[in-house]
Amino acid sequence: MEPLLAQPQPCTDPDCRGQHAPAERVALAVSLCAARGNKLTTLRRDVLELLWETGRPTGAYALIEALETRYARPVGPPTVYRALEFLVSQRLVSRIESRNAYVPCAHPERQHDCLFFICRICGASTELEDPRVGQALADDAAALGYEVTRRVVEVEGACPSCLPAGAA
Amino acid sequence: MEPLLAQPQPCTDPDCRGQHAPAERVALAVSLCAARGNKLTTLRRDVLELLWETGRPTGAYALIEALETRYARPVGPPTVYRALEFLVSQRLVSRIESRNAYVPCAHPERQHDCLFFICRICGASTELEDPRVGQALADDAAALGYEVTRRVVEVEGACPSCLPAGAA
DNA sequence: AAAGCAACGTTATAACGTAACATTTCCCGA
DNA sequence: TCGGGAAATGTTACGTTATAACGTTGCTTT
Repeated sequence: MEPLLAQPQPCTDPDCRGQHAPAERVALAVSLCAARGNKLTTLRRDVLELLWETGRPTGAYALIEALETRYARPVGPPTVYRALEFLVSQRLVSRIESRNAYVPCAHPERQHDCLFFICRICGASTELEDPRVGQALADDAAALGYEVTRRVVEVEGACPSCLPAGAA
Repeated sequence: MEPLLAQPQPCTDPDCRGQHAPAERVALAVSLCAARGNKLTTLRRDVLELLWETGRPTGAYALIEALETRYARPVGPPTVYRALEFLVSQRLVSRIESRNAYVPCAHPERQHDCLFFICRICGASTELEDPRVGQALADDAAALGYEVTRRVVEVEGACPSCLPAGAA
Protein backbone atom coordinates (compact mmCIF):
# COMPACT_ATOMS: atom_id res chain seq x y z
CA MET A 1 0.00 0.00 0.00
CA GLU A 2 1.49 3.31 -1.11
CA PRO A 3 1.52 5.85 1.71
CA LEU A 4 -0.56 8.95 1.18
CA LEU A 5 1.01 12.28 0.52
CA ALA A 6 3.60 13.07 3.15
CA GLN A 7 4.85 16.33 4.57
CA PRO A 8 7.30 18.66 2.82
CA GLN A 9 11.00 18.18 3.35
CA PRO A 10 13.73 20.81 3.65
CA CYS A 11 16.01 21.10 0.67
CA THR A 12 19.04 18.99 1.37
CA ASP A 13 21.11 20.16 -1.53
CA PRO A 14 24.45 21.37 -0.17
CA ASP A 15 24.17 24.54 -2.23
CA CYS A 16 20.75 25.38 -0.87
CA ARG A 17 20.57 26.59 2.66
CA GLY A 18 17.05 27.06 3.80
CA GLN A 19 13.85 25.80 2.34
CA HIS A 20 12.22 26.41 -0.97
CA ALA A 21 8.47 26.59 -1.11
CA PRO A 22 6.81 24.37 -3.71
CA ALA A 23 5.36 27.47 -5.33
CA GLU A 24 8.88 28.81 -5.78
CA ARG A 25 9.96 25.55 -7.36
CA VAL A 26 7.00 25.52 -9.69
CA ALA A 27 7.61 29.11 -10.69
CA LEU A 28 11.14 28.18 -11.72
CA ALA A 29 9.76 25.29 -13.76
CA VAL A 30 7.30 27.61 -15.48
CA SER A 31 10.00 30.03 -16.55
CA LEU A 32 12.30 27.22 -17.61
CA CYS A 33 9.67 25.68 -19.83
CA ALA A 34 8.74 29.03 -21.27
CA ALA A 35 12.39 29.67 -22.09
CA ARG A 36 12.64 26.29 -23.76
CA GLY A 37 9.41 26.73 -25.66
CA ASN A 38 7.74 23.81 -23.92
CA LYS A 39 4.24 23.71 -22.57
CA LEU A 40 3.93 23.24 -18.83
CA THR A 41 0.18 22.71 -18.88
CA THR A 42 -2.07 22.83 -15.83
CA LEU A 43 -1.99 19.08 -15.43
CA ARG A 44 1.79 18.91 -15.70
CA ARG A 45 2.17 21.82 -13.33
CA ASP A 46 -0.17 20.21 -10.83
CA VAL A 47 1.75 16.95 -10.91
CA LEU A 48 5.02 18.81 -10.37
CA GLU A 49 3.47 20.83 -7.57
CA LEU A 50 2.20 17.69 -5.84
CA LEU A 51 5.66 16.18 -6.08
CA TRP A 52 7.19 19.27 -4.50
CA GLU A 53 4.55 19.28 -1.80
CA THR A 54 5.41 15.74 -0.75
CA GLY A 55 9.12 16.32 -1.32
CA ARG A 56 9.92 12.63 -1.47
CA PRO A 57 9.63 9.76 -3.90
CA THR A 58 5.96 9.32 -4.76
CA GLY A 59 4.33 6.60 -6.80
CA ALA A 60 2.22 7.29 -9.87
CA TYR A 61 -0.91 5.90 -8.23
CA ALA A 62 -0.49 8.13 -5.19
CA LEU A 63 -0.33 11.06 -7.59
CA ILE A 64 -3.49 9.81 -9.27
CA GLU A 65 -5.26 9.79 -5.91
CA ALA A 66 -4.02 13.25 -5.09
CA LEU A 67 -5.14 14.58 -8.47
CA GLU A 68 -8.56 12.98 -8.09
CA THR A 69 -8.90 14.75 -4.76
CA ARG A 70 -7.78 18.04 -6.23
CA TYR A 71 -9.95 17.78 -9.33
CA ALA A 72 -12.85 15.93 -7.66
CA ARG A 73 -13.12 13.59 -10.63
CA PRO A 74 -11.51 10.38 -11.84
CA VAL A 75 -8.03 10.52 -13.35
CA GLY A 76 -6.73 7.63 -15.44
CA PRO A 77 -3.22 6.22 -15.19
CA PRO A 78 -2.20 7.33 -18.70
CA THR A 79 -2.98 10.91 -17.78
CA VAL A 80 -0.47 10.90 -14.95
CA TYR A 81 2.11 8.76 -16.73
CA ARG A 82 2.12 11.13 -19.67
CA ALA A 83 2.59 14.12 -17.42
CA LEU A 84 5.45 12.33 -15.65
CA GLU A 85 7.03 11.45 -18.98
CA PHE A 86 7.01 15.10 -19.94
CA LEU A 87 8.41 16.24 -16.60
CA VAL A 88 11.18 13.65 -16.73
CA SER A 89 12.04 14.64 -20.29
CA GLN A 90 12.39 18.23 -19.08
CA ARG A 91 14.55 17.09 -16.16
CA LEU A 92 12.03 18.59 -13.76
CA VAL A 93 11.46 15.15 -12.24
CA SER A 94 13.53 12.02 -11.82
CA ARG A 95 12.29 8.48 -11.61
CA ILE A 96 13.60 6.42 -8.71
CA GLU A 97 13.96 3.03 -10.30
CA SER A 98 14.44 1.09 -7.10
CA ARG A 99 11.11 2.36 -5.79
CA ASN A 100 8.93 2.84 -8.86
CA ALA A 101 8.53 6.41 -7.73
CA TYR A 102 9.14 9.96 -8.84
CA VAL A 103 10.90 12.91 -7.22
CA PRO A 104 11.09 16.55 -8.22
CA CYS A 105 14.51 17.61 -9.39
CA ALA A 106 16.26 20.17 -7.24
CA HIS A 107 18.13 22.00 -9.98
CA PRO A 108 16.50 21.58 -13.34
CA GLU A 109 18.23 24.70 -14.60
CA ARG A 110 21.63 23.05 -14.74
CA GLN A 111 21.97 19.80 -16.55
CA HIS A 112 23.54 17.36 -14.20
CA ASP A 113 23.83 13.70 -13.59
CA CYS A 114 22.48 13.35 -10.15
CA LEU A 115 22.44 10.51 -7.69
CA PHE A 116 20.00 9.79 -4.92
CA PHE A 117 20.21 8.71 -1.33
CA ILE A 118 16.94 7.21 -0.17
CA CYS A 119 16.06 6.42 3.42
CA ARG A 120 14.55 2.97 3.74
CA ILE A 121 12.81 4.03 6.97
CA CYS A 122 11.19 7.41 6.32
CA GLY A 123 11.33 7.28 2.53
CA ALA A 124 12.95 10.68 2.19
CA SER A 125 15.39 11.19 -0.65
CA THR A 126 18.36 13.45 -1.11
CA GLU A 127 19.59 14.49 -4.50
CA LEU A 128 23.31 14.92 -4.94
CA GLU A 129 25.94 15.58 -7.53
CA ASP A 130 29.33 13.97 -7.28
CA PRO A 131 31.64 14.57 -10.23
CA ARG A 132 33.81 11.68 -9.08
CA VAL A 133 31.01 9.24 -9.73
CA GLY A 134 30.34 10.77 -13.11
CA GLN A 135 34.02 10.67 -14.00
CA ALA A 136 34.47 7.09 -12.89
CA LEU A 137 31.43 5.94 -14.84
CA ALA A 138 32.54 7.90 -17.89
CA ASP A 139 35.96 6.23 -17.71
CA ASP A 140 34.38 2.81 -17.37
CA ALA A 141 32.10 3.52 -20.30
CA ALA A 142 35.06 4.54 -22.41
CA ALA A 143 36.97 1.39 -21.43
CA LEU A 144 34.00 -0.76 -22.41
CA GLY A 145 33.27 1.22 -25.55
CA TYR A 146 29.80 2.17 -24.34
CA GLU A 147 27.96 5.26 -25.42
CA VAL A 148 26.03 6.29 -22.32
CA THR A 149 22.46 7.52 -22.54
CA ARG A 150 21.29 7.33 -18.96
CA ARG A 151 22.63 6.74 -15.48
CA VAL A 152 20.83 5.34 -12.48
CA VAL A 153 22.64 5.79 -9.17
CA GLU A 154 20.52 5.13 -6.12
CA VAL A 155 21.83 4.48 -2.64
CA GLU A 156 19.49 3.00 -0.08
CA GLY A 157 20.15 3.39 3.60
CA ALA A 158 19.11 4.96 6.84
CA CYS A 159 19.16 8.74 6.97
CA PRO A 160 20.61 10.60 9.98
CA SER A 161 17.14 11.42 11.33
CA CYS A 162 16.11 7.79 11.32
CA LEU A 163 19.40 6.26 12.41
CA PRO A 164 18.98 6.64 16.18
CA ALA A 165 15.54 5.06 16.07
CA GLY A 166 15.84 2.51 13.32
CA ALA A 167 19.40 1.23 13.79
CA ALA A 168 18.98 -2.46 14.44
CA MET B 1 6.13 -8.40 -24.29
CA GLU B 2 9.25 -9.85 -22.71
CA PRO B 3 11.58 -11.31 -25.33
CA LEU B 4 12.14 -15.05 -25.10
CA LEU B 5 15.41 -16.50 -23.94
CA ALA B 6 18.32 -15.08 -25.86
CA GLN B 7 21.70 -16.51 -26.76
CA PRO B 8 24.61 -16.81 -24.34
CA GLN B 9 27.04 -13.95 -24.03
CA PRO B 10 30.79 -14.05 -23.53
CA CYS B 11 31.96 -13.06 -20.10
CA THR B 12 32.84 -9.40 -20.25
CA ASP B 13 34.46 -9.19 -16.87
CA PRO B 14 37.92 -7.71 -17.36
CA ASP B 15 39.42 -10.44 -15.18
CA CYS B 16 37.88 -13.21 -17.24
CA ARG B 17 39.36 -13.87 -20.61
CA GLY B 18 37.41 -16.42 -22.52
CA GLN B 19 33.97 -17.75 -21.92
CA HIS B 20 32.50 -19.63 -19.03
CA ALA B 21 29.93 -22.27 -19.72
CA PRO B 22 26.71 -22.02 -17.72
CA ALA B 23 27.43 -25.45 -16.26
CA GLU B 24 30.73 -24.14 -14.94
CA ARG B 25 28.99 -21.18 -13.38
CA VAL B 26 26.37 -23.36 -11.79
CA ALA B 27 29.02 -25.72 -10.45
CA LEU B 28 30.69 -22.77 -8.71
CA ALA B 29 27.34 -21.78 -7.22
CA VAL B 30 26.78 -25.31 -5.97
CA SER B 31 30.10 -25.42 -4.16
CA LEU B 32 29.63 -21.90 -2.80
CA CYS B 33 26.25 -22.75 -1.33
CA ALA B 34 27.55 -26.00 0.08
CA ALA B 35 30.40 -24.12 1.74
CA ARG B 36 27.95 -21.63 3.19
CA GLY B 37 25.57 -24.32 4.34
CA ASN B 38 22.78 -23.10 2.07
CA LYS B 39 20.53 -25.22 -0.05
CA LEU B 40 20.77 -24.68 -3.78
CA THR B 41 17.73 -26.79 -4.60
CA THR B 42 16.86 -28.06 -8.06
CA LEU B 43 14.47 -25.20 -8.66
CA ARG B 44 16.98 -22.59 -7.56
CA ARG B 45 19.72 -24.22 -9.59
CA ASP B 46 17.48 -24.33 -12.65
CA VAL B 47 16.65 -20.65 -12.34
CA LEU B 48 20.33 -19.80 -12.02
CA GLU B 49 21.16 -22.02 -14.96
CA LEU B 50 18.51 -20.38 -17.13
CA LEU B 51 19.93 -16.98 -16.21
CA TRP B 52 23.41 -18.09 -17.21
CA GLU B 53 22.09 -19.56 -20.42
CA THR B 54 20.56 -16.28 -21.47
CA GLY B 55 23.47 -14.29 -20.06
CA ARG B 56 21.54 -11.06 -19.98
CA PRO B 57 18.88 -9.37 -17.84
CA THR B 58 15.81 -11.57 -17.87
CA GLY B 59 12.38 -10.85 -16.43
CA ALA B 60 10.72 -13.09 -13.88
CA TYR B 61 7.90 -13.97 -16.24
CA ALA B 62 10.33 -15.01 -18.97
CA LEU B 63 11.90 -17.34 -16.41
CA ILE B 64 8.47 -18.69 -15.58
CA GLU B 65 7.87 -19.52 -19.24
CA ALA B 66 11.27 -21.15 -19.54
CA LEU B 67 10.66 -23.23 -16.42
CA GLU B 68 7.24 -24.29 -17.67
CA THR B 69 8.88 -25.47 -20.85
CA ARG B 70 11.58 -27.31 -18.96
CA TYR B 71 9.21 -28.91 -16.46
CA ALA B 72 6.27 -29.30 -18.84
CA ARG B 73 3.87 -28.08 -16.16
CA PRO B 74 2.60 -24.75 -14.84
CA VAL B 75 4.86 -22.69 -12.58
CA GLY B 76 3.41 -19.90 -10.44
CA PRO B 77 5.00 -16.51 -10.00
CA PRO B 78 5.74 -17.02 -6.28
CA THR B 79 7.82 -20.07 -7.12
CA VAL B 80 10.16 -18.10 -9.31
CA TYR B 81 10.18 -14.98 -7.15
CA ARG B 82 11.16 -17.03 -4.11
CA ALA B 83 13.98 -18.69 -6.01
CA LEU B 84 15.18 -15.29 -7.19
CA GLU B 85 14.99 -13.94 -3.66
CA PHE B 86 17.25 -16.74 -2.49
CA LEU B 87 19.71 -16.29 -5.34
CA VAL B 88 19.90 -12.55 -4.76
CA SER B 89 20.44 -13.09 -1.03
CA GLN B 90 23.35 -15.37 -1.91
CA ARG B 91 24.72 -12.77 -4.34
CA LEU B 92 24.45 -15.30 -7.14
CA VAL B 93 22.06 -12.99 -8.96
CA SER B 94 21.50 -9.24 -9.12
CA ARG B 95 18.31 -7.44 -9.84
CA ILE B 96 18.46 -4.75 -12.53
CA GLU B 97 16.10 -2.15 -11.16
CA SER B 98 15.83 -0.11 -14.30
CA ARG B 99 14.58 -3.15 -16.22
CA ASN B 100 12.71 -5.25 -13.66
CA ALA B 101 15.06 -8.03 -14.59
CA TYR B 102 17.64 -10.34 -13.15
CA VAL B 103 21.22 -11.19 -14.13
CA PRO B 104 23.58 -13.86 -12.87
CA CYS B 105 26.49 -12.49 -10.87
CA ALA B 106 29.90 -12.99 -12.41
CA HIS B 107 31.88 -13.37 -9.20
CA PRO B 108 29.72 -14.49 -6.33
CA GLU B 109 32.77 -15.74 -4.48
CA ARG B 110 34.01 -12.27 -3.70
CA GLN B 111 31.70 -9.84 -2.06
CA HIS B 112 31.68 -6.73 -4.13
CA ASP B 113 29.53 -3.78 -4.95
CA CYS B 114 29.09 -4.12 -8.62
CA LEU B 115 27.69 -1.80 -11.24
CA PHE B 116 26.09 -2.63 -14.53
CA PHE B 117 26.30 -1.35 -18.05
CA ILE B 118 23.22 -2.32 -20.04
CA CYS B 119 22.85 -1.98 -23.78
CA ARG B 120 19.53 -0.40 -24.71
CA ILE B 121 19.71 -2.04 -28.14
CA CYS B 122 20.67 -5.69 -27.61
CA GLY B 123 19.86 -5.84 -23.92
CA ALA B 124 23.22 -7.31 -22.94
CA SER B 125 24.67 -6.33 -19.60
CA THR B 126 28.20 -6.07 -18.31
CA GLU B 127 29.04 -6.33 -14.65
CA LEU B 128 31.87 -4.20 -13.37
CA GLU B 129 33.61 -3.20 -10.20
CA ASP B 130 34.99 0.29 -9.79
CA PRO B 131 36.36 1.12 -6.37
CA ARG B 132 36.26 4.83 -7.22
CA VAL B 133 32.48 4.70 -7.44
CA GLY B 134 32.26 2.83 -4.17
CA GLN B 135 34.63 5.27 -2.49
CA ALA B 136 32.80 8.32 -3.79
CA LEU B 137 29.43 6.99 -2.66
CA ALA B 138 30.86 6.02 0.72
CA ASP B 139 32.23 9.55 1.14
CA ASP B 140 28.90 11.06 0.16
CA ALA B 141 27.09 8.77 2.57
CA ALA B 142 29.42 9.82 5.38
CA ALA B 143 28.90 13.50 4.54
CA LEU B 144 25.12 13.04 4.65
CA GLY B 145 25.21 10.82 7.72
CA TYR B 146 23.67 7.93 5.87
CA GLU B 147 24.17 4.30 6.78
CA VAL B 148 24.17 2.51 3.44
CA THR B 149 22.40 -0.79 2.98
CA ARG B 150 22.26 -1.14 -0.77
CA ARG B 151 23.57 0.46 -3.91
CA VAL B 152 22.04 0.56 -7.35
CA VAL B 153 24.35 1.71 -10.14
CA GLU B 154 23.08 1.05 -13.63
CA VAL B 155 24.32 2.73 -16.77
CA GLU B 156 22.23 2.49 -19.90
CA GLY B 157 23.78 3.00 -23.28
CA ALA B 158 24.79 1.43 -26.55
CA CYS B 159 27.39 -1.34 -26.35
CA PRO B 160 30.31 -1.46 -28.79
CA SER B 161 28.69 -4.24 -30.82
CA CYS B 162 25.53 -2.25 -31.34
CA LEU B 163 27.09 1.18 -31.76
CA PRO B 164 27.89 0.98 -35.50
CA ALA B 165 24.36 -0.16 -36.29
CA GLY B 166 22.26 1.70 -33.76
CA ALA B 167 24.02 5.05 -33.53
CA ALA B 168 21.41 7.55 -34.65
C1' DA C 1 -14.61 27.65 -40.69
C1' DA C 2 -11.67 23.68 -41.61
C1' DA C 3 -7.37 21.32 -41.31
C1' DG C 4 -3.84 19.88 -38.44
C1' DC C 5 -1.73 18.87 -34.25
C1' DA C 6 -0.75 18.24 -29.45
C1' DA C 7 -2.70 17.25 -25.08
C1' DC C 8 -5.86 14.87 -22.56
C1' DG C 9 -9.78 11.41 -21.51
C1' DT C 10 -11.36 6.59 -21.49
C1' DT C 11 -11.30 1.74 -21.72
C1' DA C 12 -9.09 -2.23 -21.45
C1' DT C 13 -5.31 -5.00 -20.59
C1' DA C 14 -0.40 -6.15 -20.03
C1' DA C 15 3.44 -6.74 -16.95
C1' DC C 16 5.33 -7.18 -12.48
C1' DG C 17 4.93 -8.69 -7.74
C1' DT C 18 3.08 -10.64 -3.22
C1' DA C 19 -0.19 -12.37 0.59
C1' DA C 20 -2.15 -16.33 2.44
C1' DC C 21 -2.59 -20.88 2.95
C1' DA C 22 -2.03 -25.98 1.37
C1' DT C 23 1.16 -29.53 0.31
C1' DT C 24 5.43 -31.72 -0.16
C1' DT C 25 10.13 -32.70 0.96
C1' DC C 26 13.89 -33.14 3.78
C1' DC C 27 16.36 -33.74 7.85
C1' DC C 28 16.95 -35.17 12.38
C1' DG C 29 16.36 -37.39 16.71
C1' DA C 30 14.00 -41.12 19.27
C1' DT D 1 12.47 -46.70 10.73
C1' DC D 2 9.29 -43.77 12.12
C1' DG D 3 7.30 -39.58 13.34
C1' DG D 4 7.74 -34.44 14.13
C1' DG D 5 9.14 -30.08 12.75
C1' DA D 6 11.05 -26.87 9.58
C1' DA D 7 11.99 -25.35 5.09
C1' DA D 8 10.74 -25.34 0.41
C1' DT D 9 7.43 -25.44 -3.02
C1' DG D 10 2.59 -25.47 -5.02
C1' DT D 11 -1.78 -22.98 -5.61
C1' DT D 12 -5.12 -19.42 -5.62
C1' DA D 13 -6.16 -15.04 -5.59
C1' DC D 14 -5.18 -10.44 -5.69
C1' DG D 15 -2.46 -5.95 -5.49
C1' DT D 16 0.51 -2.73 -7.89
C1' DT D 17 2.66 -0.57 -11.79
C1' DA D 18 2.46 0.59 -16.61
C1' DT D 19 0.93 0.99 -21.48
C1' DA D 20 -1.75 0.17 -25.95
C1' DA D 21 -5.36 1.87 -28.57
C1' DC D 22 -8.52 4.96 -29.74
C1' DG D 23 -11.78 8.89 -28.95
C1' DT D 24 -12.28 13.79 -27.72
C1' DT D 25 -11.00 18.45 -26.82
C1' DG D 26 -8.96 22.61 -27.73
C1' DC D 27 -5.68 25.52 -29.77
C1' DT D 28 -3.37 27.46 -33.89
C1' DT D 29 -2.86 28.50 -38.53
C1' DT D 30 -4.51 29.70 -42.65
